[in-house]
Amino acid sequence: MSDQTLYAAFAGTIETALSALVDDGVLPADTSFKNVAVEPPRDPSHGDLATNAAMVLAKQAKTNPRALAEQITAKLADHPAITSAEIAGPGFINLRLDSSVWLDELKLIHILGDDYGRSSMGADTKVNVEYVSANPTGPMHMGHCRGAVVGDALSSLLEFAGHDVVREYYINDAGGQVDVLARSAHIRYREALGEDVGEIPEGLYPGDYLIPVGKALANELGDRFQHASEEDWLPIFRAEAVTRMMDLIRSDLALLGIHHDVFSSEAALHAADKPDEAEAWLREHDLVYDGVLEAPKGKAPPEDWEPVELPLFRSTKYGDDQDRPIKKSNGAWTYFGADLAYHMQKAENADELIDIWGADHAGTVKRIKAAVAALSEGKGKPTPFDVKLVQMVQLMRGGEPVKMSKRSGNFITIADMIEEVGKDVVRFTMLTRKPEAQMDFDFAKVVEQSKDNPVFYVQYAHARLNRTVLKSAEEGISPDPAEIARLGEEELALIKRAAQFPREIESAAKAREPHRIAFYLYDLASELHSFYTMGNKQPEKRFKLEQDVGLSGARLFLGQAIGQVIRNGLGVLGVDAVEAM
RNA sequence: GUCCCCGUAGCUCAGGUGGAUAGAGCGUCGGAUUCCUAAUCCGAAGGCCACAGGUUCGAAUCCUGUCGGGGACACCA
Repeated sequence: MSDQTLYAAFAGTIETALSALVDDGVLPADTSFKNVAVEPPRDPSHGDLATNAAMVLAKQAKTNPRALAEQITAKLADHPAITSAEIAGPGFINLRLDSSVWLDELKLIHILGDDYGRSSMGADTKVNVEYVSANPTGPMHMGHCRGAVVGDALSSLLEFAGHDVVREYYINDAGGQVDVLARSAHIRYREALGEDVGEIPEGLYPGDYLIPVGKALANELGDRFQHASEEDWLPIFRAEAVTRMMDLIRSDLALLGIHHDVFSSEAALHAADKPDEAEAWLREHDLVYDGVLEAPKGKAPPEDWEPVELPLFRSTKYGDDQDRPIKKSNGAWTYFGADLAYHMQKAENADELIDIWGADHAGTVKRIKAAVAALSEGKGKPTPFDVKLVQMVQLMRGGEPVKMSKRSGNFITIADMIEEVGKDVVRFTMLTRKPEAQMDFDFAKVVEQSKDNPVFYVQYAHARLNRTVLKSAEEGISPDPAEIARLGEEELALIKRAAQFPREIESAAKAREPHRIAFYLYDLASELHSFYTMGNKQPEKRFKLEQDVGLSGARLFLGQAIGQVIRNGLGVLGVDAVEAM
């Protein structure tokens, strides 16, 4: 379908004209059309479409842009859908399209319905998006929120653009922090058995969320591990606690409307010897060797730092600053060693990989990209791999930063947040700025000024349209395309804006930037509100016109289409399109 | 010291992989409600796109450097 969107179709028209000029000898036979763009001009008064073709190709044609533009417009003159082709500025060609083009698009929105904007751009491409992947040691807090929303919206966006998307969560259930979790759970377990455990010791997780876990373990296991030695209960408590934490995380994610397809366990990866396989292969190809790391620079080396020989991955060969150890001196795998094997596993099951990470992991991007490049190239299947870094969110309340620390158990959970402001506000807000820019999230502001929140602005547009159609139905007027030819300039402007939705989807998917959809929806809603309000002063501009059922039907038909596009867009963002407010 | 991200209106942020005169919201000022929902709309004021070079027909956008803000520089996860 991607080659059938309206804008793409006219790009084809332009290209045909250019090819004709090649045949005429105006343009050399080897002319590259690569940089030729056909897009709606920024300023709508310039027309419906603009192309830079003359400016881009003038040099190759050995002429000046405006002269070449003359030749191009001549070729376009007799196209039935093009009503005018003007040359402007340094050599832009501005095209105006016959209104039938837009009215056809309006009907198309109705025909395609929920599928309007869907693209086949990503057909045959299986993309694995790994996001959230929070450590299974507690509930989701606000630090996880942005990455979760961005990853989920990106997944939906890619899906809508025709990709086969796998949403994956990597469970870090093999490191030291899950042992800490197990010990913390054990304390709560003893507490549940009636022991007075006092303060939770330094270094363990003090949060109340482990109390029910302790109780459940006490119920399940009785007191047989109450005084047992740690080596006896640790594996059991670890597994039990991780399972329960993952249940907690899954339910927190569900509150945000997020559901993963695959949960991959790091422990299972180890159990399956995947890191060993990866190491063997890398050693074979001289990409892992035994070497000694330099002391860390820029700050005082750790007290216990000493040079040790470790198996190192040659990530410098792929642009990293330093080779990276895949095993520790005690023989255990490093996080990276396992992660490398994990990415290899993902690459075996997908054509493209995307990771959504917090910016605090920026330092490890190069090594994992190096690893994927090394492994996938070596296996003869270079896998495109993108790491999207999501910047920190500075939580504020009334202009003051909110201090959060896991240590004290004092942090704002996603569940708290959603209870206070709602899923739609959280999601939309996280998507109204580009992810790589830092952001302040003022709790008080979002709550108090919720009326000014953009999400309501967009939802209100949808609700308004919905109510208007219902209200009109009471008068016996229903949406009807019969007289859409009577729609005027303002209505056509609305259709033109709506008609950009498929382009927005494709370019946002290509750039992997779901926030663009949020901004587009805001603009569309703005145009709708503006038109709607005209009806206040000029009753003949209303949707509901008792005295002109034909025009009214046409406007309602348009209104429904705008509502459809808003619904489709909000669907991609995972925000509800409400029927009434 | 090295690496990554950011720097656009008083504030919060867009700016479609180089295009035409730089855009919204909030805030400020001035207007609109006998109406399909005013959770809306219309208008005004507000800019050296951090700074300096470079690339080309053309730069907020790409390159280099400087300054400023944030983050990262373990055998952690």
